[in-house]
Amino acid sequence: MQAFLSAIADPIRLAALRIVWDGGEHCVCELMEKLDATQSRMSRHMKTLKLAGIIVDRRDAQWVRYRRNPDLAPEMAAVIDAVLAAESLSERTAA
Amino acid sequence: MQAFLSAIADPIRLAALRIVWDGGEHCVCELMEKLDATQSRMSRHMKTLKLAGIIVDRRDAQWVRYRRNPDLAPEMAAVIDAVLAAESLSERTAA
DNA sequence: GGCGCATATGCGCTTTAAGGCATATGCCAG
DNA sequence: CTGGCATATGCCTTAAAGCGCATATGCGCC
Repeated sequence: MQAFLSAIADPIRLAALRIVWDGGEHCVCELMEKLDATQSRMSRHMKTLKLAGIIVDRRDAQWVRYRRNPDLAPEMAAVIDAVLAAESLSERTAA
Repeated sequence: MQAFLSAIADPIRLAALRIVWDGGEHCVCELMEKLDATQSRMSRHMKTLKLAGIIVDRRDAQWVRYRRNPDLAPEMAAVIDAVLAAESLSERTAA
């Protein structure tokens, strides 16, 4: 649980998670562009999420496609859903 | 959101949160005993939770009573509920 | 006012996370 | 098999977190 929460408790990782949470596949190049991060930085952060069991990856030619882990425990997914929902709400309230 | 998640992403703080989440008031002495932590350690962790807006404190004679922040945004409370539920479930599954 | 309990905090130390840079690896095209 | 793109990783430095110890503060009791 601690590793899981630590993985989420980072601005870039959470932003990446929001993108990946659409259910689709996303390569590192796409994420680093959208999140304005360097390549090594983005790669490492995705590794952290992967080690936490939150996402999985797949080789596809010269790309690596990341997507949410379909086998993630539902309670864990519920936590992420709650976090993303809360973040969206806070932003809207603050704006 | 990051400060909020970071505050939760710690074993002792999460354990303290679980205790405090019963809605009652709890002094540092009680928490340090239940969680087997030194006084300064416990005090600092509670300060972290307080700064994150998750709990509030109240002077009561020589004690300081901590309790969950009644003004915590419902979405944030929902996140904590989800985390505590997930943790309970994982423990039960693992055992 | 002095003592004792409960809590907070300054200081120093140790550990860990993060990021940039350079380089290695995997894969495709030609 | 060579070159180029996408990604991962080793190395190093810096920043931050956590902790213990000692001490300060707040409060009640006598």
